[in-house]
Amino acid sequence: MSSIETAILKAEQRCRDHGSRLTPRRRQVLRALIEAGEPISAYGLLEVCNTQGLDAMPAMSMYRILDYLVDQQLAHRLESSKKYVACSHINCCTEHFQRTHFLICSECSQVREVEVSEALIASLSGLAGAEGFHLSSRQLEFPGVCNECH
Amino acid sequence: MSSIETAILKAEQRCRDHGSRLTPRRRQVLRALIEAGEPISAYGLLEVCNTQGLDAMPAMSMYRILDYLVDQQLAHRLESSKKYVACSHINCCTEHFQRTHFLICSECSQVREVEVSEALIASLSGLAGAEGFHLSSRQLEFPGVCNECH
DNA sequence: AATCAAAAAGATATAAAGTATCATTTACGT
DNA sequence: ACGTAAATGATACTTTATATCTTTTTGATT
Repeated sequence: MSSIETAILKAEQRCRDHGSRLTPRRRQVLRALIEAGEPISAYGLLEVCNTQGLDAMPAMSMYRILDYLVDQQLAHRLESSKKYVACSHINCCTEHFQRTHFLICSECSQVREVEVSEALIASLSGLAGAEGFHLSSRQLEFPGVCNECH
Repeated sequence: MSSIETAILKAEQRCRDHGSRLTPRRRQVLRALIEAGEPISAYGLLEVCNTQGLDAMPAMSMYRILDYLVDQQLAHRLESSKKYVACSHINCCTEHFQRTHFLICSECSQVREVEVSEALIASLSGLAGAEGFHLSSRQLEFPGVCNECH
């Protein structure tokens, strides 16, 4: 089975586990997002979906569905570019990490979803603490340049 | 002299040093930004400025001026909230740090501009390197909660 | 001082991203 | 089959941002 089909099945399972459903519309959006293979805007995704035979979807629905997918951690929203990516762990984990961090290539927009060590998080928390803050960030985005583009 | 006047003078100096000028419009915007004392959107700032006697300014000018102030590091743009803040170091340094990082309280929107240690940056760079990326981020934003709100 | 080029600001229109609100349809338990 | 809640559709609008062209201001040079 293609990895995309596996991902969809896993996603369905995760939704069920959370007491909700991966409806046809949500599936359509998730599939399009995975197929995009790179960050894509809500309206970009809308364009893709609306040339796929099914009835055209209003922007509102796209945003709702993206919110849902992000809630389920099947997708992530990149703050810095206002775009969305499929979670790169749909296939490999039942549950997502608590924290999600991204390295984003400013040349080719390639994105790598990475885990950040506890030690590093502790350093950041320490820094914040010294300034009178409690860190709550569960998603950090680091702009950079990937090796291929460097 | 009030600290705001000092800041304006320092800002003028910095602009001159960079071969440009803190024009009346730019000064008006910078002053309003400092007086705001918290992150404020471009249109919010426009509203403030446009109730100050001078001719009303079009949105385009506001964005141009904010771009200029950010270039001069007299102001910063917070990606996560699409708002702008006056640089908290206008008064204390001739030149700005290379890196700018923010702790942002998600309760009261208070913002603290902080320095991040070289060691911590090195850890992050190491992490990125292991994933085939060269970090280029000169501005990171950490959501959190400040002590007062906690 | 008059002239000219470059920088800054103004004016206008429009794009892009996101949300509020209400109506309709679908899914699912009883 | 019926009723309720979840999901989707439709419509309008707000907020954020940019493209483009014109006019004004500034400063340098004659």
